[in-house]
Amino acid sequence: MQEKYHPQEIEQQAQQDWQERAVFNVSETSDKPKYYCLSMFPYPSGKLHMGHVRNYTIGDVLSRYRRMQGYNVLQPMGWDAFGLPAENAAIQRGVPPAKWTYDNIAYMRSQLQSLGFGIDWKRELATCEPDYYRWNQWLFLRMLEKGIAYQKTQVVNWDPVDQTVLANEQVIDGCGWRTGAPVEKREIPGYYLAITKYADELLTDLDRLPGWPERVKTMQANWIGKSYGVDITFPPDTASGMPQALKVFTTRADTLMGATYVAVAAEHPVALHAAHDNPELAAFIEACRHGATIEAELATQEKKGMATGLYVIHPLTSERLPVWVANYVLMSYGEGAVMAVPAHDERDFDFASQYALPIKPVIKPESGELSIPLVQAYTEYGVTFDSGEFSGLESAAAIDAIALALAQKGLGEKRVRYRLRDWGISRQRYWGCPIPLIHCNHCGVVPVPDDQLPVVLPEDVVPDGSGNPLAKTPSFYECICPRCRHQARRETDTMDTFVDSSWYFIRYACADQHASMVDRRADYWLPVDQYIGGIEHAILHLLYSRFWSKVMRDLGLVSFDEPFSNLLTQGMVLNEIFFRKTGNGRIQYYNPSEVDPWYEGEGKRSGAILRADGQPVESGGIGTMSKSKNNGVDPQEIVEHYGADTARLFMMFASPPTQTLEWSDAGVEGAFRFLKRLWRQVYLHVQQGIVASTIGPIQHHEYPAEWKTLRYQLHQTISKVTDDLERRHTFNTAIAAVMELMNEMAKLQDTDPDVRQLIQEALENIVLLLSPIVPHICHALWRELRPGTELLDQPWPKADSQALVQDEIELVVQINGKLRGRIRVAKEADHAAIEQTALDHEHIQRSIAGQSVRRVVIVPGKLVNIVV
RNA sequence: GCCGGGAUGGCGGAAUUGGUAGACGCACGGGACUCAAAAUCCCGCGAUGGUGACAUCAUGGGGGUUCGAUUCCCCCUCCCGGCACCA
Repeated sequence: MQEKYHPQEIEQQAQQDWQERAVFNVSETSDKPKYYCLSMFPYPSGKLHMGHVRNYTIGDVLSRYRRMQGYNVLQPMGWDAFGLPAENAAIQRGVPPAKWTYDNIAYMRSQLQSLGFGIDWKRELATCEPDYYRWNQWLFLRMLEKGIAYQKTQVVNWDPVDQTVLANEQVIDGCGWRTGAPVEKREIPGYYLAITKYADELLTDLDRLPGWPERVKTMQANWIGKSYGVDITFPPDTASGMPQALKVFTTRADTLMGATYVAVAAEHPVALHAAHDNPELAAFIEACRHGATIEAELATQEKKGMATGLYVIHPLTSERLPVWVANYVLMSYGEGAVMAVPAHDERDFDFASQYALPIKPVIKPESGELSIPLVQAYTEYGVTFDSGEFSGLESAAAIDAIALALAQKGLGEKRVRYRLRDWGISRQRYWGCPIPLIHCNHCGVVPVPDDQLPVVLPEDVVPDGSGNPLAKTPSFYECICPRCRHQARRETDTMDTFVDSSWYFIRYACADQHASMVDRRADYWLPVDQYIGGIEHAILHLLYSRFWSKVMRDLGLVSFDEPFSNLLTQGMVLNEIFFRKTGNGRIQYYNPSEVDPWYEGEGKRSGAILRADGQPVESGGIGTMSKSKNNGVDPQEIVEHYGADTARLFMMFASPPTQTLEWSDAGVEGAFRFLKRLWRQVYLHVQQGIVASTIGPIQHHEYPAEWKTLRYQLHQTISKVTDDLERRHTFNTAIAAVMELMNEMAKLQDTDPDVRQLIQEALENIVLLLSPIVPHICHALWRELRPGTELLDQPWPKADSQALVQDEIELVVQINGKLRGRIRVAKEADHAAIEQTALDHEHIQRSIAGQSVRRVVIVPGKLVNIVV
């Protein structure tokens, strides 16, 4: 055994050994229980970042742990390979997206391998491979047959100069990222998936996911947004020129008697009708067209509106109500129109105040009165007043009564609505999965027949940023109609990349199946037992995957209905930001690796200086690692300098997986130091000669007390680490427990054969306990401790219950809840004996002298509290 | 604005069911080894007072429940994340 720890050598050796034995390639024929551990697959952006390393280390720790526990563990990996960055790279460097993507995959695969993740590489897939995306196309056609996929028009960001559709992230301050031209909203046809048909199931099934974090479930429930309300029809006042009735949805039908106007979205047909002979209104609607498309931006904009001059009739009072166009009404929710009740809705209140519209209160608190005039909307439920025959009712009763009255007049009915909208999957982009449709002048839209799938995306195209390259590639779009055999045009839109990621985890089960999308192996491996990924995917990706699984279930392709049984959302990786303001007011960022801390006084950091010039830099606090702030750390450099084990150990030790992780070079050094210490302890032991460990029944009554204590601590640590890995997923405390044990063990310097047995037992167990986290060093150390055997064949250690038996236990003695001493008592001592021992304690005697003991609380096994 | 999560030493964090606040690591200080440095090892390390044994204070702020509160309840401040003007 070498005296020094050489990570590069042992890591290369370990990885080679694993590869030769192919231990991570798994099949469905095992008689062990299956365990599917999945990490979110990466986008092949170029190289791994620390977030990936954290994600995949968590997955690998759990996989290796379960493997040792006797499970048949699948840990696959693949590539979310379609997407906009590949096109951007192409535009900037003239490289075809396919080449850029495949080069990145090759490099990142080698990085993953150098980190020692136990992945079944036989199942690797990339979503840009025809063998994968043909099944996107195939399932899309099945959805089309079932009516789950359909066509309608959608609003997009349109760059008028490049004649191209822009993604939200390509819109900067309302202008196109390349051209700087103001972006317009434009309606173009696109394909949708009817996820709303599954809204109720997606909502109720959240209750069947106890292994998901509550906050993710809450976010999904809010996103689906089920609400109970009433659809109300406001008949037109034809005398005013109003062409049609207006239908609105409200959850607060109890406030109907307080409605003072009706507001419609700018895109609403009534608004467009009114704008015909009203240039001012037309201009306002046009202005809204250039407004925000992202709802978050819509949310913060100032409320604006304009009267249409049209009127509707209140369905119960027959009063005339004006119709306004307002920018706070969304065409995409409900009917694109709302009844406005300024007294009881904040938005309506703001709007009415601004345009001097009447405010009519009709709800008051159950006890007390409203102070009129209102200074803000009263939005609580309460009791109706000034509401004619509906006065004096509680809100719930008023909703029922008003709904009934409306129903009798044929002007309303109760209705359940969802906030969730159908999923638009059409993208006017090149680097994505082609939508398998053909447009024929004679037959209309014709699906590509199954035997002509896949519609292959040409891989040699270099986009230039204007328009969709596929629409400029005749060899792609020219085709023959499969029905009438006439010349036809292929659809050039591609699918949203969220389609690709909605089922990749099912394909891993049978990635070599060429005859069908999935086969029976999917039902062996799925659902995923543990899914690990970033919180940023809490809504879209996870919701789409749940939807897709349910569609596949309904098509008889799989038999599960929820794809992910347990979900772990890992926190982000942060690092400190350093900068200087340069002369012209610009900010120059410096990478933390170029900066040294500067101390004033003992251990208190007072600043930082740039190593290059010795001058101070400012700290911009802690933020996510990003290119723009120049505070990233390249995992590759860490692996090359310290080895993969150090990188893995630091990431698992610095904070629990669900919390944010602050990068620290000193912390990495500390992790490296620990591994060196571990190596040295094993080395020193092995130098004296290995011995049989004390595993099995031992005569621990004859041990000296300190040995017994160590063995007790060892087996306590085994229990704790097991619980931390399996139930709590707190790898940081698991590592801390092992460190503590090592610190204790280092104090035992004895050549007695018995204690050498004990040390052997401890070292073997420490190596086993740490092996999921730092597998390479443990692989090497195990061979030294047990020559001729392999760590990979060892089961997870079990605590010896005998070692955990203690004759005496320590109790804490408190006076009025404050720690005042410790006593040792026999394990089976009764309350009276414990109380007496505590009161006899010298220090306690002194502390309570002159005071009367009022009460003694004894918590068995823990403490004694004396109340004086 | 709404929803969710937080706030513990110089720093990251620990305290799992209401029971020893600060485990473990980092930083820092002191010492050993060394011609010297690095590496390594040992010791110390919340604040205040005290030579010391100890005592008092301390988990963002204020109140409450309890023998006992970082943990539970109420109010407030600040920070982070998400979002939906959702009718």
